[in-house]
Amino acid sequence: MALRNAILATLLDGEASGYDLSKAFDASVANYWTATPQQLYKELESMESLGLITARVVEQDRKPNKRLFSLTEAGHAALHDFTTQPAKLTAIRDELLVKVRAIDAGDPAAVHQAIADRLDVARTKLARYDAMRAHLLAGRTEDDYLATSDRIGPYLTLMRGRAFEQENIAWAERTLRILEQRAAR
Amino acid sequence: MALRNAILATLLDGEASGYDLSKAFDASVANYWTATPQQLYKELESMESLGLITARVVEQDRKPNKRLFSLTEAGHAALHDFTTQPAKLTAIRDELLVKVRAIDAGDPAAVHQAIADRLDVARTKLARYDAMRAHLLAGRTEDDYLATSDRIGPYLTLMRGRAFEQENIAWAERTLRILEQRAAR
DNA sequence: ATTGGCATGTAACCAGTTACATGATTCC
DNA sequence: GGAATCATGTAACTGGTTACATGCCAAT
Repeated sequence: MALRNAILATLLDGEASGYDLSKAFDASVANYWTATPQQLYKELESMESLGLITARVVEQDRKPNKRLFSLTEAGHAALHDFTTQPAKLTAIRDELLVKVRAIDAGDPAAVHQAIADRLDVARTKLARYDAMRAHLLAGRTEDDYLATSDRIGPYLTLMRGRAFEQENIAWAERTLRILEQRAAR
Repeated sequence: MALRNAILATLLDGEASGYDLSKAFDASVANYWTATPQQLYKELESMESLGLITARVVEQDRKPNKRLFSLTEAGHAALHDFTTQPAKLTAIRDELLVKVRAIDAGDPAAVHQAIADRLDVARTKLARYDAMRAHLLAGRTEDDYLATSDRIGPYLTLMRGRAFEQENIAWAERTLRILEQRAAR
């Protein structure tokens, strides 16, 4: 159900193929939900059979044909209904944090490296988010954008993802410093 | 596997029952992993049969007996090994953000309420984290603690969870303000 | 020649959620 | 008298990951 709603919300941006969606939900760019291509193709089929989305086939030259999905009336209604349902607590689950928690009984150098890797990933994602932000703003100031744009959902979630990566960076930098001081004792 | 490692890391704090662990992994307090009691009892059984943990039964009066689990040598080794394995990207999956993304086609009042609910939860969690932090520091300054404590893993993950809730609060407050301004147009 | 992008899927498996079940004690 | 806490589990289901499969085109 959760993936279904994320797909419906994404299709508000306009029609998309399974492949398009698999890029949007890829863990390296996603800012509100992730999913693998396998999950998506399966879910799209079931959503189509339920009438929540419709597909049209686009023939391309030098590229495989693709099926572009878009929301139906029923899909819109289902999405609207979803926004009125109570949300449950979000579970924090982060393998890196499990490693950090275990650092005192683990391999400090390996955990140090894992944090450094996360720092790299976070910096890359932050740069991507900033590029997406500039693209959404399209030259307008934030205030102007928020006051005039007909859609603000994508901007608001992007800002949450951005803050998350900024926090990752700040935490990782500080944690690496602490570990280095301890290692130098 | 992931839950298994989280349990091993938690048992570094000392022996615990399934019930104790179910409280530690409850979504309302967890700062690095969450799990339900059902998951835990099942996983603990399998970990015991693999020799990663051992149980001792403690008889209590006016309370049911309990089984306290602790790490074995093999469990310690498995945890150490885990810290050396490459970590994969953490998936962002947040139902609230799906709602926010869909707000332009959804029920704005309901989404507003959902964000306000999240804000409450985040404030509660932050207060809890601060209490845990004070408990860990036990009167010492942070610098003193980091320099002298034999374990720092729990403190470092707690600080990440704390930053996460602070970001939740800042984002939610700002987002509510934006939505209210739009509603007042 | 090989890697990477475009485009779509099947199958087997593993992890997580929800519902159900039991029973004593303590607190309001 | 009813809800919350302590303490442990089974069973059915839903959701997510990993491995495997195909085939063309563009770029290095």
